[in-house]
Amino acid sequence: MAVTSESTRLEGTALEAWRSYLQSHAGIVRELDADLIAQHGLTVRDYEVLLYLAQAEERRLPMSALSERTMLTRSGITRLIDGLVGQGLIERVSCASDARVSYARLTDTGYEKLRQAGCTHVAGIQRLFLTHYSADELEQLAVLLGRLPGAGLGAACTAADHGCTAEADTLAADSGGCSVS
Amino acid sequence: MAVTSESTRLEGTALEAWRSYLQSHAGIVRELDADLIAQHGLTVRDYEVLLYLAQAEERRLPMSALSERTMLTRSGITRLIDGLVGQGLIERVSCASDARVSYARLTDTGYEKLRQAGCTHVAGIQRLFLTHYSADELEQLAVLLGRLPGAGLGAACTAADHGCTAEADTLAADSGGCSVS
DNA sequence: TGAGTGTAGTTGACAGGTCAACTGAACTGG
DNA sequence: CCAGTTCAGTTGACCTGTCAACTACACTCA
Repeated sequence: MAVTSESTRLEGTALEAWRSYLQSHAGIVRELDADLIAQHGLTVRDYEVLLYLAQAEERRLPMSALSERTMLTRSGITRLIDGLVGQGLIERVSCASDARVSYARLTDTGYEKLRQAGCTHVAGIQRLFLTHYSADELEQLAVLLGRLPGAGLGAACTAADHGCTAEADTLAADSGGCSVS
Repeated sequence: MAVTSESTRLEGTALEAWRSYLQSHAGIVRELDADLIAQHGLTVRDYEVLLYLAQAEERRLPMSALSERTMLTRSGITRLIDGLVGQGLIERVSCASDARVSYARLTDTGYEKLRQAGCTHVAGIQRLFLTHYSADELEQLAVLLGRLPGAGLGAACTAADHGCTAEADTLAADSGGCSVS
């Protein structure tokens, strides 16, 4: 018989909740990523970065801002942006008022790419996450998950920001023709 | 004004739920990993593998079984096991009845390591996840998250399996002395 | 004004994982 | 019984991200 302490023992429902939390996340993120790569050659992180830029003033953000939002290190962001610059989706712009900062700015190509990829990505989130719940249940989930550490930061959200701003509205995917006004 | 389609638009509560889901996961996993590395030199994946082995018959599993459970590729598992073998926590054992399979078997050192790390890990899950909820709420979460694709597989669970089997009971952390009967 | 400190970004070395190609062993049907 | 196929595992090439060290600039205060 094992010695157990009430305070640190995982059992029953707590176990279920935690397992489902971890497992579902692994599965869903993996599939979203696979879809996006297959159809648009973008990773979810790439997408996320393009989206942040699209929502930003003048479609540009300093590297450090991107690093905070994505929860990547500054060097991680440098390399990710290198890749997107290579694809022509982003360009680097230096800052007039502070020579230390360098902006990543979304190009027109990048914006177009984002719009196309948005269709895929939003549809994926619908299919893998949202369709499993009623409006009430989504409300419950939002409340419960919102209590966890890290939730509610400006970070680590992927397609989630669709609809956050007027700018983003133009990106909310119309899965049909993906038309934007 | 943007053109939007009802079926693929993310908004309001759905947005909140999805964001919290993603963000909280990133934050929690990152912190659990940091704790485990700092205190025991193990990643969460390492821990997970040791745990699967501890729960298995004769404390050993074929590589392919580990690869399924962890959601790593077979080559990923080969390399992860290489590392744990190097630390003396696991040893490779060939299979008598099928020369293709090679078992990973937990050593006594590995078992001891797992017991120690379990204290840290379970305490972390308590602190970062469980304490934010009542029993009822955990039940709700288990039900809701259990519906998502991937939940309920035998995969991607980390400390979660504490308590799944009699074997695992001996690993359920007593955060005090970590004593085991 | 200029020394010291803090901040933004990049770079080299490396860790951890994937994919594709391979080896060797085990089933299967003429 | 042996040719073809499938399966388990490893390996090489590569990708993505981290950490630590570094550059270059900006702020502060005597």
